[in-house]
Amino acid sequence: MGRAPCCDKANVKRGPWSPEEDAKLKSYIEEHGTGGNWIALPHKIGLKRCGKSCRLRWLNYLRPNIKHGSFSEEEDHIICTLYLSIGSRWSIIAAQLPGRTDNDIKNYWNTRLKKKLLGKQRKDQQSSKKGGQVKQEMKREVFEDLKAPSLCMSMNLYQSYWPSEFPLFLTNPDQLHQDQLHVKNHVPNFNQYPFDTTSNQAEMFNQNCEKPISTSAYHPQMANTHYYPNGDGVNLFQEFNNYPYEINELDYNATQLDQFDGLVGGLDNLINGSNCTSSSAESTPSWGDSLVCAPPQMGYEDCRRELLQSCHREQQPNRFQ
DNA sequence: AACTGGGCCAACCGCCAAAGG
DNA sequence: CCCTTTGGCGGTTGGCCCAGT
Repeated sequence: MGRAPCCDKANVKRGPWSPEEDAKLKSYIEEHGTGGNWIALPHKIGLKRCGKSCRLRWLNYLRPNIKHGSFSEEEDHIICTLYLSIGSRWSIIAAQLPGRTDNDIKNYWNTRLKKKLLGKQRKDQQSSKKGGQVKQEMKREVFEDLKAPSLCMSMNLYQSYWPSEFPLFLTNPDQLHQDQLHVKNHVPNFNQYPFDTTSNQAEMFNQNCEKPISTSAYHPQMANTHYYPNGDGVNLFQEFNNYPYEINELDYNATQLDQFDGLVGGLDNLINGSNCTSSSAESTPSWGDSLVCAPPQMGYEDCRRELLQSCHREQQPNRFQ
């Protein structure tokens, strides 16, 4: 037996909201609040709507300070940057854009921004030369393009989540348990930090490194993000250093769009990125080709060294210096 | 004028985790 | 500890609008 529906679907109105319904809901919430129970709310005010529908209507349309209308270039940058960093975590992205709802951002991304971004990449690709050297050039260009100001914003976001006293480099797995205890014991509101060591990325990391990484800490709200507690973290800067290679190879093509969506895979790219090649013999892949990644060659120490070198190589914000 | 296809977006669906009994 | 209810989220859908034919 499946779970009971949240409301009696035969007796609730569906579809677009009327101005009268909007007015009822808005005035009630403004006066009384939601009362902590969305399911009961429509009955209180005589609306034949599902509580979930009321909640959605309020959050996405009626609540104060909602921004409607076109997105600015700055907002575009933030969305692109965060999407590449954390994927389709629309609520988190929305939290960085005051007045925008997750639904708005999701719609905007799916209908316009994705095409806009991929269109840009396509243009870049067409105007570029061939050869592996060119890939690096393209990678650098996109990286530079994203770096300012959007990447700085990402770093700010990242830093806002992460306690400054803890380094973001990989730590020796042998010490992880102690590190975790240390972090948990000393960081106020530890559970609010966005990391997830039970994600696929963590599993992949474990497979690709010689020693397993502890997966005890978990924050459900941030599942599948690329942050790890106790120092086994991957900074956004590092991830960007690995993404643009694939970004430049995207085009208007359903398969490629899917691949683009898969770009947020993170750690596998972190470890395998430099080993990825096109399946075709030419150095410039075409759209029939699949990307083939060589088996991971790096062990734990290699991973760590690579991260440390990369972090020091790049001009990173103060906390990494 | 009628039809059609695509873009856009509000709303719905279903899943998951937290909360509470 | 289990079960139910609720909130929250991301994915998907359906319908409106408009440009093109």
